[in-house]
Amino acid sequence: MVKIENSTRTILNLAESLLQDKGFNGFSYAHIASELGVKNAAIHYHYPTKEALGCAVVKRYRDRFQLWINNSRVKNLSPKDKLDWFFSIYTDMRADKGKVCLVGSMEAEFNSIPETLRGEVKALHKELLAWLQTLLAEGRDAGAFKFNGEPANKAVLIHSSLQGGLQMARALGTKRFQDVVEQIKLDLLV
Amino acid sequence: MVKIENSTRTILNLAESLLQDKGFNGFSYAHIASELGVKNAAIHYHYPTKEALGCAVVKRYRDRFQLWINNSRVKNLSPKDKLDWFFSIYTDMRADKGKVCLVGSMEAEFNSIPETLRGEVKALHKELLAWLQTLLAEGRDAGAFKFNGEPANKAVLIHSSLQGGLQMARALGTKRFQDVVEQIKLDLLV
DNA sequence: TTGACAACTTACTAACTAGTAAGTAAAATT
DNA sequence: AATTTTACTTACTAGTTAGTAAGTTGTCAA
Repeated sequence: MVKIENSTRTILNLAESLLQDKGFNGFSYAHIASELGVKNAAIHYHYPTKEALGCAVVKRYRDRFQLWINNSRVKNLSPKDKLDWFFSIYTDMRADKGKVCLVGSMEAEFNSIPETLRGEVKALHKELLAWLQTLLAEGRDAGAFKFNGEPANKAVLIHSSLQGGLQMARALGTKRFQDVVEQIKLDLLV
Repeated sequence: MVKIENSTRTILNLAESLLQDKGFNGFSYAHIASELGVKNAAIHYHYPTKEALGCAVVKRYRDRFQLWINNSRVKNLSPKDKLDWFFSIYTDMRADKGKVCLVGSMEAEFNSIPETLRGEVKALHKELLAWLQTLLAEGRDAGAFKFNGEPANKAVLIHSSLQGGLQMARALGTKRFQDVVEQIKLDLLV
């Protein structure tokens, strides 16, 4: 029964964590409520439906990513360091108790989640790929990266391998995810 | 109310399809029963628990894969054709209505599925990687593939990208999955 | 001091969940 | 022909799910 400063943020934090941990169909309002020491209805007061809650989580993630990539600390990095920064997002999910990419979690259940949530996931995935594609194109032009073919195709390959790699890490251990990251670098860096 | 020849096989087919479509937490005994025109309890007769049903689906998948790779039609293929055969497994899942890799589906929900099922998924994933790793090593020795580093690491990269790529295809379309496959080839073939 | 509003709780519903126990009818075995 | 087994059905339980309606309490502004 702790008094919570900003309830909606706390709810979103927990919902995001549960989404990455158990998937959209694997968590309930009761999980969030009991963890916060409140009743189910309190969660419904802030987010009337599970669909709305899921959308809010993904929307916040999208906003956060836009803030990050527009921050000068990231913007001024070299292509190689930008790539390492991007990898660190995924590595940190693993370090902190086996979490998985939000996009991957919800695309795996894509055909059993609400329509509007699918839209949010789609938008987030496009934004991640757009940034990665630009990085790859600029990095190759700058002589930091080497690869054949279109930056767009190299981008979907790298993102898919990170997404799948996080899932693999759950079954086969974090070391295997690090192997994926190392191999991506081995294939990309000059 | 059609008389079904081999009920357990039909149940496994449907369960596999639902697993790949909606995830373990996204389907129920009622879905299977109504689709087959029988009652819930009929499914429980064949597979007493959902855990047992899930394990049976993965076990069958594992057996099928072993049969495939030990079949001389696959065994006698060139490294490049073996790779294309492996890709075709994943491509066919997409062609047939947006399915996703069994491994990916269940690893995304890994922390909300039963313990024994996690074991089956782990075993299947290891078997897929072992075969792919051997293919990569042999292909490089034969001069058909080129890549830096360990075959084991290239194997986890490729499998992760296929797994993530199938999920991406749900949100962003099949064309993007084909792009992943093309990029893998571009990075691998001599 | 009053009144509005935010942030809840209590108490509920209808639907769905996996799972069970007991009964039945037809087919296979003896 | 009698018995057993297979493959169910009917009928149920206990628990969980998202979601709602109405009441309560504390804070803050007029």
